[in-house]
Amino acid sequence: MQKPSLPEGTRDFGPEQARRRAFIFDTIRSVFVKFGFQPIETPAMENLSTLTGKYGDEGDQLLFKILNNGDYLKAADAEVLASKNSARLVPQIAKRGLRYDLTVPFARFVVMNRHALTFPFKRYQIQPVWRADRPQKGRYREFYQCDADVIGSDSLHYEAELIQIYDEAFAKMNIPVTIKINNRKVLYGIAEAAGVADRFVDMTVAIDKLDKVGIEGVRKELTERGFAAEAIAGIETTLAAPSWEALRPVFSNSETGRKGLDELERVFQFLKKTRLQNAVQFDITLARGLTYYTGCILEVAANGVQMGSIGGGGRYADLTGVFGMPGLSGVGISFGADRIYDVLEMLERFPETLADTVRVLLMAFDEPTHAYAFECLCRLRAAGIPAELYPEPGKLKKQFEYAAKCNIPFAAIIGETEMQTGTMTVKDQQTGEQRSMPVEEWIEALSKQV
RNA sequence: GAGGUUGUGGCUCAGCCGGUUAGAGCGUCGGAUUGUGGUUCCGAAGGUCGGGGUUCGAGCCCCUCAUCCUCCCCA
Repeated sequence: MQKPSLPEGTRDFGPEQARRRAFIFDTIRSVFVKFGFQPIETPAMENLSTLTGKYGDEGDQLLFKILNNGDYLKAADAEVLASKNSARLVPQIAKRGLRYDLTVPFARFVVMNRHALTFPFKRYQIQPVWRADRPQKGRYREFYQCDADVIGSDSLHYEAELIQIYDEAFAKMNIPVTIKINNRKVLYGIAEAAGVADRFVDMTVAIDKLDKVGIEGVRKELTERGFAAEAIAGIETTLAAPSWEALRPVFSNSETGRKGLDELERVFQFLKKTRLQNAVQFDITLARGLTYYTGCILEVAANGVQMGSIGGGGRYADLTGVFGMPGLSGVGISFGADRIYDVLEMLERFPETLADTVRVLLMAFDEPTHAYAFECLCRLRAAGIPAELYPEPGKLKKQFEYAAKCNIPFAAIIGETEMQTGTMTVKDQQTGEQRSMPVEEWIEALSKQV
């Protein structure tokens, strides 16, 4: 016999957890639907060629590869095999991989289905993704993303809409959050203003850590990455700007930077037309790892909780370009359902109403009454009352214990007398109250309570 | 990829400087006049301690594997 176990970074979900997760998914989905997004689903696995090169070198490392079927080593090049070079061997023995996020599969979907889609196309997708990351708190190897993206329009009102979605969904889930916004063009402007436009990516990686390591840490990191002292000084003064409006003069020589500011301004203009329940905050240090973002970038942090971001997204000018469909702009967001779960648990904000659903447990004494009880069971269910019949007739003690453990609020005793009179004796497990009535009347009484 | 933590009955854990038959709580099962629970009482079953090694002898030492956590990066 072997001891069962789970792969690192994966989890089972019991009934209570599964219900709570369903609550999260349902809440997010309802907001997506309200904002006009349509559901799609894509396969868990994609061709490796679809996935590789989309997430940077680190991302490629974190892809789960699926070994080819059959005698896959036979098909591999002997020389590559002998070289023991994994990077070279992988494409020869694995042609598929598990999806790393939902955005790239979505881009693939759009390209393949362009004939059937009407643009702008708004889709949502709630499915698991896999990353071969080292697991730790709030980080799993299998987790769900809940994505909403609009593709085929560069209107900034969608950015505002997506922020509204974040705001509304987290309000519904009772999690106070801060929605952070920045713009990749602003980051580029910083680099341009400091004369290090060619080192743009390195720079953003460094300043992304500002809130974590402080300005000293950023300075150190930039130095280590080989930035000149005057460039670092330039970056620092820009970061110190009190507001995004204050960046205008700094970006006098950066058209891209000014464009970024214009975009932010537009988004805030839209947002002024609505009332939000959470704060939207410009955060110049917000960078986000994914290389394909080109415009606004968003990230959501739960207030007062030690937890990485519980949502993120942004604008990508040309995501479908790599798949042969250039010029299609998209913007999207993602909810990290698993982290949201952890936050809700830490904050104890799950609704109490997510209880077990079975309302009545029927109990019988012997075969004849069990058969009659089954008939009653069917009638209850037909009336829409979630009911359950204890499988073995006999001792009530056992049956009552079962009802108590399963949190079933009503226990219906069905014996000789009940069978002959067409009644049920129902006990309210909470109050201990118990009385007999015809089955029909119980059905009526119990349906009202739901 | 680097560092740390933990690994004992179904679950949560205890186990002093290595030394005779490894403990507890919860849970499970049975019982306290067989049409009544969640309270109580009594009793029982169930581990050879992740795997391998060192040692006269190991749950406590070494190795290995797994887990979780931290860094990197990210949801």
